[in-house]
Amino acid sequence: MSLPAGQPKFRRRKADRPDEIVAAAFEVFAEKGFAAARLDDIAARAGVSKGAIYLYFATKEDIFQAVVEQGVAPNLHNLAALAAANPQTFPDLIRAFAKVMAHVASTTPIGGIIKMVIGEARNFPELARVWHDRLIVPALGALTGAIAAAQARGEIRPGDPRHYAAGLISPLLVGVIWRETFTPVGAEPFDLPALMEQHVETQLRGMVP
Amino acid sequence: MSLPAGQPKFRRRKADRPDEIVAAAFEVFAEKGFAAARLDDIAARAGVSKGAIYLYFATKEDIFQAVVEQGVAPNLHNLAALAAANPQTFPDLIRAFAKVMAHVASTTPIGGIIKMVIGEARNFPELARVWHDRLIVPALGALTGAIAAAQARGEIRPGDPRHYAAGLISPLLVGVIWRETFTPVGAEPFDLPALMEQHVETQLRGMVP
Amino acid sequence: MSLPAGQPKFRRRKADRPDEIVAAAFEVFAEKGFAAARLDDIAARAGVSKGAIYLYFATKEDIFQAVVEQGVAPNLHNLAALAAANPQTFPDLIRAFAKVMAHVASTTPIGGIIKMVIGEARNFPELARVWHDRLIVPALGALTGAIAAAQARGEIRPGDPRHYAAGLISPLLVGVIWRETFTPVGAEPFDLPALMEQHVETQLRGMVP
Amino acid sequence: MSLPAGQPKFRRRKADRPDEIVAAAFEVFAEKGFAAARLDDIAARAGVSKGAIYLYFATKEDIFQAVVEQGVAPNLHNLAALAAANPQTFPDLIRAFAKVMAHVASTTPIGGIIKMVIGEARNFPELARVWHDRLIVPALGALTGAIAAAQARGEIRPGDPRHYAAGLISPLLVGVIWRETFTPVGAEPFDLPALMEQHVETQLRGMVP
DNA sequence: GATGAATGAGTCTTCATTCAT
DNA sequence: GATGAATGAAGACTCATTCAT
Repeated sequence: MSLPAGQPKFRRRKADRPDEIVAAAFEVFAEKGFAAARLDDIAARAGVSKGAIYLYFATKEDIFQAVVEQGVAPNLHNLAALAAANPQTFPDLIRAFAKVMAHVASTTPIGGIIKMVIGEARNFPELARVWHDRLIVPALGALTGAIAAAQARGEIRPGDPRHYAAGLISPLLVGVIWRETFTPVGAEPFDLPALMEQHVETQLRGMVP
Repeated sequence: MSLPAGQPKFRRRKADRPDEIVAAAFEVFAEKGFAAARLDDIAARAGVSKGAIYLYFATKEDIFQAVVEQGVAPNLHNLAALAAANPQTFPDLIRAFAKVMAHVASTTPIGGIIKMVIGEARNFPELARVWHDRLIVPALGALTGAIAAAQARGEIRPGDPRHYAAGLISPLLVGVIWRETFTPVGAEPFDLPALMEQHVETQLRGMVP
Repeated sequence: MSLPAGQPKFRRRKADRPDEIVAAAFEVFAEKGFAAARLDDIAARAGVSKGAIYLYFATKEDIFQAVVEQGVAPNLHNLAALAAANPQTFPDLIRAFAKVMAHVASTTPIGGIIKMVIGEARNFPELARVWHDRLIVPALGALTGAIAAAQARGEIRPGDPRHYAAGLISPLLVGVIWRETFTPVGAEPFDLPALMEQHVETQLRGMVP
Repeated sequence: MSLPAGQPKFRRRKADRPDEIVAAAFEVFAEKGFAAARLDDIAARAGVSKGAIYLYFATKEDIFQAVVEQGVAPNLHNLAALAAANPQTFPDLIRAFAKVMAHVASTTPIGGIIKMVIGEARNFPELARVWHDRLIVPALGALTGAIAAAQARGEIRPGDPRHYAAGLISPLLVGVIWRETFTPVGAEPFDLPALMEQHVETQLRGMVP
C-alpha cells in the first residue's frame, strides 16, 4: 500500500484505471454475458479491488454501457475512414469496403461486442438502438446507397439494393459470430479475409448485368 | 411447519405439462438469456407454480438443455427432408435449399434458439458442440459437398467451396439475428424469402463459369 | 376395502395402514432425525402414497409423536413385568432386571427410539418430558428404591442409591447408543448381555459391604 | 439491480470472525441438530449477516464440520495429557482418569458435541468415523489395555477388559447425555464428579480379586 | 484514493401439505 | 379411501453494492 521509492516501473496511474476496468469488463461480459458476469471476475482481471470499481462506475450496468460505448467509438472511426476513401469505380468501392471490414473483423475484438449486442439486445434495448442507429443504419445505408447509385448508372442489375448490401456483408458477420461461438469448441475456423475476397468477387460477378 | 394459505389451488393436470414448461422457458430464455431468466417468469408464463417445474426438471440448467434439445430435433428433420429431396441440377438444389431454409427461418422460432446458442456458447460449451456437430457441420458439409461436386463437373468456378457455402447461407442467419435483435427496437425488417431469392440468384450467376 | 373371499393372503386391510406408516416412519426418523426425514421416504417405505399418510396423521409432527408413543408403550409393559416379578434377594433382583433390559436392548429397536429422544429433546421438549416422567423416573426410581431398601437392610454399602442405579444401567444405554452410532461405521460391537452380566456381577461385588 | 436499504451497516471486522461463527453454530447445531438449524439463527447469534458466514464457510455442512472439528481437538489434548500422567498403581490410574473425565464432562460443552455425533452419525458417517477412530478407540483402547495389564499382574479379576472399561466410563456418558436431554425439561441433574467417584470406587472394589 | 469485509435483497431449490381426480 | 400432481412458504446460497479502515 505504500509505494517503495525506487520501484517506478509497474506503478499504474489512477488515470488508467477506468480503461483497465473497461477492458477487463469487456472480456468478462463478452465471455459470460451481462447477467452471468461477476464483478469479482472483472475486478480480479483488472487487477483492482471490487470496491475500486465503484470509484469509477456507479453500477454494473454503467460498466456495461462503457464497454459497449468503447466498442462503438472505434467502429464509428472506421466508418468515417471508409466514407472518406473514395475509390473510382463501384467494384473497387466494394472491394475496399470488404477489405477494411474483414481486417477489422479479424484484428479487433468486435466479435465480442457483436455477441453482447445480440445477446443483450432484449435486456438493454437502448444498446441495440444505439448500435442500430449509429453504426448499422449508416453503414448499411451507405452501402445500399452506393449500390442504388450504381444501379442508376446501369452498372448493377435491378434488385433490392438493401438485399444486395445484406448479401455482401453477411458472411463477415457470420464469420465473426462463428469465431466467437464454435471455434472455442473445436470448429474449423474461417479465414475471413480470404472468405470475403472470394465472396465479393462472386457477388460482383453476379451483380453486374 | 408451513402456514396454509387459504386460496384455491390446483387447476388441471396433464401429461403435457413438461412441454408447456419448455415452451414457456424457451420464450424467457430467448428473451433474457440463461442467467437473467427467472424461474418465476417461466412458471408464470407456463401457468404453473415454481415448484411444479421441479416435478419435471431437476435444475434450471436441465430446463435450458431441454429447450435447446427441442430446438435441435425439428431442424434435424428439416435437414433430413432436404437431403431426401434430390433436384436434378445444382442451381435447383441451391434454390430448393434456400427456399426451405428461408421458410423455416421465417416461420419457426429458430431465431431465439440461435440467439441462445450464440449467447450461451461459452457458458455451456456442450450446447455449442451439439449444435455444431449435429446440425451445422452436416448442413454446411452437405452444401459444401454439393458445391465441390458441381465444381468437379465444371458447373461452378474454382474457389473454396466452404466459402461459397458460407456466402450462400449467411444472409439467412443474419436475417434471423436481425429480427431478434434490431426489429424489436424499430429496425426495418428483412423479407427473408425475398432476400434469399435475390441473393441465391446473384450468387448462382457469380458462381457459374 | 372389501375383502375378496378367495384372496386372503396379501390383501392389506386399511386398519393396518397407520401401523405400517408408523413402522416406516420409525425407520426413517431413527435414521435421519425428525427434520431430515422426508415424508416421501416414509410413504415409499410404507408402500403408500404421500397423500395417504394424511388420511391418518395431520402433520409430520403427529407421525413423529405416534412413533415415539409406540416406543414408550412396550417399554412400559416391560417395566410392569419387571415390577410384577419379585425375586427373593436383592442381587437376584438386579440380575433379573439387567437380564431383561439387556434382552430388550438387544432384540428391540429401542436404540432408534433413544437416539430420537436424545436428538430431538430440544426440538420437542414434550417428548423428553414424557420419556422422563413415564419411563425413566419410574424405572430409575424403582431401582433406586430397591437399592435404598437393600442399604437399609445392610445388604449394600452406603452411598447415593441413585448413583448406584445409574452406574448399574449406564452400560446398557451406552451399548445401545454405540450400536446405533458407531457400529454402522465399522466399530466393534458390544455383546450386550455378556457385557451386562459381567458388569452386574462386578457392581454387586463392589456394592456389598 | 438490488435496492439499497438506507440503514447503517458494518460494525467491526476481525480475524476471529470464523471462531465467533463456529461458536454460534455450535450452540444452534447442538440445540436443533444439523437439519433443523437455520443459518439465520447462526448468523444472528454470531452477530453477523447471513452473507458474512459465506465469507468463511462454503456450505452449511462446512460449518458443521468445523464445529465438530473444534470439538475433537481439545479432547485429543485431554487424552494426551491423561496418557502423559502416569500414576503408580492401577486404582490410582483409574481414579485419575475418571476425575479428569468427570471434570471435562462437567465444565466443557462436550455434551452438545456428543449429542451431535449421536444424532447425525447416520447423516454424516464420516463424523462418526472420525470420532470413533481418533478419540474413542484410543481412549477406550488405552483403558482396556491398562485393565488387561493389571489382569496380567493379577490385580484385577478375570473378565473381558473391554467390558470393564465400558462399565467404568458409561455413567459419564450417560450423565452428559442426561444433562443435555432431560435436565432442560426439569429432570434432577446428576453431580457427575460425585457420581463418578462413587462409581469408580464401587467398580474397583468389584474388580479386584 | 483503495481496500475488502460486510450486507441483504433476490434466486434457485426443497418439501410438508392440499385437493382434483 | 387413495393417489400424486400441484402448491407456496421457507431455506441455502449468491453477488451487486456499501463503507469503515
